[in-house]
Amino acid sequence: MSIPAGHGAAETRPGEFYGRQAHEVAPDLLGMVLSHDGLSVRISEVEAYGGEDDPASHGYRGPTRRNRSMFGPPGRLYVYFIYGMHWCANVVCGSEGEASAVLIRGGTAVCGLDEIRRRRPAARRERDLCNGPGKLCAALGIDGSLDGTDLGAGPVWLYDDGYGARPTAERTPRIGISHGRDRLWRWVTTVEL
DNA sequence: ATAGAGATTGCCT
DNA sequence: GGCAATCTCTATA
Repeated sequence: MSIPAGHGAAETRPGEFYGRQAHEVAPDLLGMVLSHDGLSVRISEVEAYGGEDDPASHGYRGPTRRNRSMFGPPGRLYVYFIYGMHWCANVVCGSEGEASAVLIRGGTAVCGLDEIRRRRPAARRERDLCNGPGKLCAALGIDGSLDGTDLGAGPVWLYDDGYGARPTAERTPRIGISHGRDRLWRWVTTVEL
């Protein structure tokens, strides 16, 4: 596996997830690139989730078979199955043993557009290809088999290509949750990259 | 054992 | 805007 060509000096920095909580890391992920299978998406929407102090988090009640990678080493993927249908991808943060992760909620395709369209037949508009956590995973072909894999070692890569740095972001409550709405832990890119 | 909610999506009216 | 699809986990018995 290798990082797709055409994105400048691709660089992975797994070290920056160690010891940093999800709500600190989350805005930094905006503008970064997530790649798998030769397909790439520039991240435009993220949400942070904590552990025992965050009632909206999968980690709130401790580790289970499903969420165990959320408690594992940072810099890896936490991929979970939701509503019996969809996969969602997170970047594990914090320290091993505690739950902390950033849900990748949306992005724009920057590489492999034709293949991404084939994988997202329901998307009628370009913007509907990856504007949701389940859609983004379907577009990139991310599923449970990739849960726990290292984002600095592939086959799924997270890196800063230098083209999407420091996008302006809007900060809002998280989507689709009924607890913990007081925290403004969702960040959305407000400028087209 | 069973019921209900959930970090969603797409198709229906 | 309503709702079905149908996996994982929690609460209750």
